[in-house]
Amino acid sequence: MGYSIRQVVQLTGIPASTLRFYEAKGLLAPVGRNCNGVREYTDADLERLGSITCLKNTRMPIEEIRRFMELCGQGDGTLQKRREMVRAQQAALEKRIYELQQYKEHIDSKLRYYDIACASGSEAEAKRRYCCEKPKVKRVTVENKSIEIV
Amino acid sequence: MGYSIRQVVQLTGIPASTLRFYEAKGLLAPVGRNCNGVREYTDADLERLGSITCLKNTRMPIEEIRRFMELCGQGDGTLQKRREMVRAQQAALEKRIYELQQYKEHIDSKLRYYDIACASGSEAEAKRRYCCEKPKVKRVTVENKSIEIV
DNA sequence: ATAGACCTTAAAGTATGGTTTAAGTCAAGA
DNA sequence: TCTTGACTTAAACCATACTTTAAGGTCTAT
Repeated sequence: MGYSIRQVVQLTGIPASTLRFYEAKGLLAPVGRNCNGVREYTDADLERLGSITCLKNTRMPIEEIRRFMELCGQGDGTLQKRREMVRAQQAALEKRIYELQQYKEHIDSKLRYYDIACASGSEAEAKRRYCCEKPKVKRVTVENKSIEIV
Repeated sequence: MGYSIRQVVQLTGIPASTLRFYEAKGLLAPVGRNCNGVREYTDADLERLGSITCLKNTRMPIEEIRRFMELCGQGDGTLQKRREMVRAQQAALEKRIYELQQYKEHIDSKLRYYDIACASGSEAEAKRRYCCEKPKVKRVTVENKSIEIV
């Protein structure tokens, strides 16, 4: 008999409005309806939702998820393409994690600055002892473009 | 004489439209104008922009950056509050990095799945040998709320 | 048979973080 | 003097990812 939208909400934690939205946007292939037009999700639909959630968690835009899921519906002929997309997504995620780690160093340094400022009671004093706002990258202008020198 | 908006764009890489937007939103205190109403940024403004960029990079919402910068303008009396905000932001960023690392494991596993699928030429075969879509967290309903059991 | 719960759709609304446009001011160079 | 380029403002617009609303259909219990 399949799962009602209520059950899928319970199972996945995804709001009903979002489930309908994903279907409307083509992320999820059209879900079967019973004689009253009510959705009945299958196990395959739940599996697809798992894929969507995974890709969404790794910050893949909805339109790209849609393309991926479309390929999924086209059978084994699209396996190479799908692997390439997953590989690209993995790389993008690694890049993002690395970026955030760099930014974390900056905010760590900002916190040390505020530790000193709070301890001495004066920001001016902290500035003398610890300038955390010095830019980490330099910018120069080459051929009318501003580029970063890391 | 201060820096023109052009120069600040060159120095920071932030588009002029965004600089104006930040000022309008109160992230940046009102920038001085010359007799013709043209912006003249000071070194202090550049420093503030450094802070804004740092907080923005760590995913602090604009409204919260505004509050932080407002505290910055109120002198040493707000140092403790500001330190608390930076500490909270640091914690939020750590949490986000950890989340992304978890998601990365999921996508790594998805890639291994596609490696097998591509090698065998069949997704059905990969599914038999490697089901990467099994949910990593279970959900149960407690008091009408769906919660995760990690 | 009527209320209430739960489902449907399409369309409009929301939040975030900007960007673009329109209309105008001003200074400098041809 | 006129044009060009850089600046100003306010307001409109955009993209992303949903959420909410309005209007209506259907099942179930009283």
